[in-house]
Amino acid sequence: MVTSPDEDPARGAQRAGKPTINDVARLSGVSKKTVSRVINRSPLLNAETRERVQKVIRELGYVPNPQARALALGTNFLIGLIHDNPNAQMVLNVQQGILEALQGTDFAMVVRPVDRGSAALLDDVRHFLERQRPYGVVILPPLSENDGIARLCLELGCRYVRMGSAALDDADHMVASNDREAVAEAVQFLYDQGHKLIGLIAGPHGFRSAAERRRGFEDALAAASIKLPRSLIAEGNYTFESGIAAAEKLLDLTPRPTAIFASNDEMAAGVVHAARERGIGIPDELSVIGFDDTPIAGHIWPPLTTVRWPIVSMARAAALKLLAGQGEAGESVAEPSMFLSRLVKRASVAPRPKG
Amino acid sequence: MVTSPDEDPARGAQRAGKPTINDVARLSGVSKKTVSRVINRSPLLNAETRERVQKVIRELGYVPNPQARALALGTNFLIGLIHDNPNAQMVLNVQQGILEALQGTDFAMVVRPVDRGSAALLDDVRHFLERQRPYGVVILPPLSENDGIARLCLELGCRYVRMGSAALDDADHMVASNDREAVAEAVQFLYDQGHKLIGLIAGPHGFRSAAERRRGFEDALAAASIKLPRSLIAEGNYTFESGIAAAEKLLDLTPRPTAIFASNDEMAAGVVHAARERGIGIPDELSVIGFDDTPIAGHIWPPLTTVRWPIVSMARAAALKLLAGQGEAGESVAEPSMFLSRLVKRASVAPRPKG
DNA sequence: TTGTAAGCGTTATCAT
DNA sequence: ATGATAACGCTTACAA
Repeated sequence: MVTSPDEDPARGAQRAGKPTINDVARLSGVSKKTVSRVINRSPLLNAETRERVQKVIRELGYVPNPQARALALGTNFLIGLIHDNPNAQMVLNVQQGILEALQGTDFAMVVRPVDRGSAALLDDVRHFLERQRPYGVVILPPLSENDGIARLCLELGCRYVRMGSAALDDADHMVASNDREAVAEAVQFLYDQGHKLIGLIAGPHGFRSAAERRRGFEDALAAASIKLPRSLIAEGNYTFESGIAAAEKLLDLTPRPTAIFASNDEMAAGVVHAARERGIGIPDELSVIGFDDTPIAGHIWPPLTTVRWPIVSMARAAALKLLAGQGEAGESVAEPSMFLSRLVKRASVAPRPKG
Repeated sequence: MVTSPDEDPARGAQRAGKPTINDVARLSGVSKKTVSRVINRSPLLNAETRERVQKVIRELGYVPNPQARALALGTNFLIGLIHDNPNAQMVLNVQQGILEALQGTDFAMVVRPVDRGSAALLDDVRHFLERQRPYGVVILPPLSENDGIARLCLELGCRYVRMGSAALDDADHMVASNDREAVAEAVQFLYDQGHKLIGLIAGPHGFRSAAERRRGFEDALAAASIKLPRSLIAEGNYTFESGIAAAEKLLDLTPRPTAIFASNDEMAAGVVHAARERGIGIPDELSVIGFDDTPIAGHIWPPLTTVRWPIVSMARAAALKLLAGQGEAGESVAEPSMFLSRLVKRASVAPRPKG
C-alpha cells in the first residue's frame, strides 16, 4: 500500500518549516485543541494524555508560533520601554531590570525612544503602540510625567506602568521612589559635617525628579533652620556639561559654598571637573554629593558620595506589574510600588574646612 | 428598506475593536487583497483605486494588525540586537545607531542580552529567534565572533549582520572597523612624543577586538624598532576595575613606563584612577591613551586622549544592511562595511618627562 | 476530559 | 488591474 503524502502522519513534521501544532496533534493522536491545552497548561487534562503530547513536543522540538498565538489572543509577547533618553546609564539600568523580569517568560523587550518636546510626541507613541501592539509598556521619567501618554495607553488598551520620583498614578500603574526624603537625608549629612553654605545644582525645569530633589534640599535646610540666598541654587539639565556650567556659577560666589549637592551624578561629575580646573581640592575645600549612583560615581576621583537610586529594582518591579496575571492566578505577588533610596558615602565629602 | 446589520457598510467599522482590512475593503468597495496591495505599496495598482482606498484608511484610522501580518508573512517587524553586554556605553550607542536606521520605518528594535560562556548560549539564541522571529538581527562583539550564532541565523532563516573589529564574514553580513591600524597610529603618536617605555593594557583573551588592538600596538613598536619586555603588557577584561589592577602592575615596574595604552576607555579610566591614588601626575609623569571615545573619556580629569570608534555609524549601517531590499529596489544604497577609527587628542598625553 | 468548527487579520495563489 | 479562496498557526466557543 502506498501512503499518500497527505495521510502520512510523519510527513507533516518533515515539511520545509518548523513543526506546527497540527504535526504534534497528528503524531500524538489527539486534536489541536488538546495540544493547545497542553501548551497553555490547562488544568482539565488527563495526566496521561498530557505526558504523551509532551513527549511528542519534545521529540519534534515543537515551539508554538507566537505570532499565531498573538493573532488569536489579540496581544503580542512584547514589553515596550518608552523613554526620552534621560541619561544613558539610567536607560541601560532600566533595560536590565525589565529583562530580569522577562527572564524565563516568552516576552521580549522592545525599546522605543521618543522625543519629548516634539509636537508629534503623542502621535509617535500612538504609532508605536498601534504598530507593535505591545502587551504592556514601561514609561521612564521624565516622559512618565506626561499624563497624555498614560491616557493614550488606556485608550489603545495597552497596559502601562510609569516610573517616577513621586506617585503620579495609582499603584497598578506606578513605581516610585522617595527622592525628596533621600535628598533631605543627604543634605542633612552635609550639614552634620559642618557645612553651612551648601549649593544646589537643580535638575531641569519640568522634571518631577528635579522638583522632588529640590524640595528635599529645601526640607533639609528648613529642618536645620538655615536660610540660603537664591544664588546658591543653580540649574542644570542633568548633563555633565551643564554641571560644569552650574558649578562655575556657584564657585564664583563670595563667600564660596563649601559643599554642593548636584541633582544627579553626571552633574556632580561636572562639579568635580570644574573644581579641579580651578585647583579647588575635593573634598578638602569642597564637598560634593550626587544622585543615582551610576558607575561614573565610583569611577571619577575622588569617588563620589551619592544617593543610590534603586532603578534596576524599580524597573524589574514595573515589568512584573505588567506581567501580573499572566501566570497562574495563585502565584501573583503584589509588587511594591515605592522604592527607597539611600546615601552611599564615598570620598567626596569631608568636614567643613576651617576658616 | 431595512438594512441588515451584516450588510450595512458602516457597521463593521463601529465594532468593538479597531477597524480591520475588511472594514476598509467594504467601505471602499474593493477586495481585501486590493487593500493589502495599497498597504504594501504594490506597484500594479490603479492610481485612482489607491487614492480611494487610502482615503478610507485615513478616515477610519485604520492600522494594519501587526500580529496578522507577522503570521501571514512568517516574520515580525522587529530588528533584534543580540549582545553580551560588552559594556554599557557601547550597547547604548549601538541601540542609538540601530534606532536611527529604523527611524520612519515600521520596524522596532528588540533587545536580547545573552550569556556568552553559558553552555546554553546557542539554545538561548535559537529560542529567541524562534519565538520572536525578528526580520533580522545585529550581533555585537564579542558575540559576533561566534560563528555558531551566524550559522544558527542562517539555519533559521533570519537575516543577520555582525559587528566587529575585523572582517569575520562577507560584506552582506558584516560591519567592521580597523582597530589594528588605529591603535598603531595611537602608539606611534606616543612614540613621537618621546615615549620609549610604553605599557599596554590588553583586552581579555578570546576577544577579537583585544587581539586586533594588541596587534596594532605591536605593529607600532615594530615600526619604531623598539623591543619591549613582556612585563609591559598587562591584561584586563575591559572593566574599570581590571584597568586599575593592570595599571598597578605596570606602575610597579622599574623603570616605570612613561605612557600606557589601554585597550578601552574604561580601563584607561582605571589607569588614571590608579595613577592618582599613587600621586602620579597625568600627563606630566604618565601619558594615557584609551579606546572607544565613550563619554567617560571626556568626563574624567584630565580628559582622555582616545581612539574614536564610530560605533553608532557602524550600528546604523548594520541595521540598514538588514533593511536593504525592504524599500523600493531602486533606492537601495550599498552600506559601507569598513569604518575608520581615528585618534582624538585631549589632555592625557604629554611629551616624555625628562630624566 | 476531549473534539469540532469557526474565527483572529493578514498575505499568497491563481484566476479573470 | 482586481478578486475569490485558501493558507498562516493558534485559541475560543460549543459540543460530545
